[in-house]
Amino acid sequence: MELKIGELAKQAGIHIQTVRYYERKGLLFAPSRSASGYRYYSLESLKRLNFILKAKELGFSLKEVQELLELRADPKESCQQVQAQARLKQVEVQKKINFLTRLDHSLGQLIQACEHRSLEDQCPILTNLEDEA
Amino acid sequence: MELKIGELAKQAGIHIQTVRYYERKGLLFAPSRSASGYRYYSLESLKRLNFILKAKELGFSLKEVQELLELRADPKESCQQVQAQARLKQVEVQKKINFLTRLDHSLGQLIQACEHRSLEDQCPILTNLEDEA
DNA sequence: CTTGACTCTATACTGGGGTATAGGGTGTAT
DNA sequence: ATACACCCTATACCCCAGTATAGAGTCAAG
Repeated sequence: MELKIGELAKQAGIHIQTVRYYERKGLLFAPSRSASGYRYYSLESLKRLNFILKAKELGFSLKEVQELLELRADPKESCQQVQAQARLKQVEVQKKINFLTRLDHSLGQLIQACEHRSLEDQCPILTNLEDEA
Repeated sequence: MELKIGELAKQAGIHIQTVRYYERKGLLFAPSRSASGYRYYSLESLKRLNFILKAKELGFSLKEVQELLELRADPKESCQQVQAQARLKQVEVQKKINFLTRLDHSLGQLIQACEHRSLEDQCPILTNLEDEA
C-alpha cells in the first residue's frame, strides 16, 4: 500500500511541509514518484517517520536521530566502527533512562505525599535528584 | 558557600548569559546580590540548574521543566490538583522510559549482531521498534 | 470540462533557546 | 593607581526546526 504525502503526514500527525523538510535533511529517503511528480510512500517510510518523531520527543536532535538511523550492520562499514558508535549511543540512552527512572520515583513520592498530606512546602523533585555527577 | 555567576556557570558547564536567561525566564530564582549588584548563588541553585539541564536533554521544553519544578505539596494549592499534574507528568515520563528501554535493547542487539557478524544490511533500530501506537 | 482538493518547487518567515556585543562598573594584586 | 579578570544591563544577533506563502500543475467527481 502506498501513501501520498498528505496521507503519510496525517498518519504521523505532522504537516506535509515537515515531511518534505525531513527529506531535504536526509532523514527520510526520497520516495518514489508518480509520472507527474507526486511522492508515494511505503509503510516502511511511515515506520521510519514515527521513529524520528519519538526520538525527537526524547531530546535527540535531528542530527542525532540520523546517526541512530544510520547505525546498521552495513558490510561496507567496519563492523568495529558501527559497534563503537552503537555502544556510545547506548551509554547515552542508559543515562537518560536512569534520570527518567529517578524522576518517575520522585513523582511517585510526591503523589504519595499528597495522599497522606504529609509534606511541607518543598520540592521533592529536586530533593530526590541531588546526587548528580 | 556562595557562588558568583561565573563559578556557577562553570560548575554547570554553561555560559553566564544562559544563567541570566534562565533567571529572566523564571526557571532560576533571582539570587541574592552583593552591594554592588553581583549575583550570589547557593548550592541549591546549582542543584536546580543541574536538574534543568538534565530535563532539557530529555526533550522537556523550558516551560515543561518549569512545570516540573513547580510541582510541590504547596499548602496554598489544592493537593488534588498537584497530584493530578504529577500523575500526568508521570505518564509522560513512563512513556519516555518505555521507548528508551526498547531503543537500548535494539542497540544491544545491533552490538551483538556485529559481534557474530550475522547481520545483513538492515536497520535493527527500526525493525525492533515497529509495533507503535 | 470545470471545480475543488490535492500536489509540486522555491523562498520567506517564525519561535524557542540561547549567544554575542557594546558600554559600563567592581575588586584585588602589584 | 592601574591592570586585569570579573560582574552589570540592554540590545542585537544566531541556529534549529519547523511553518507559511506564492505561483503553478494534477486528478477525480459531477
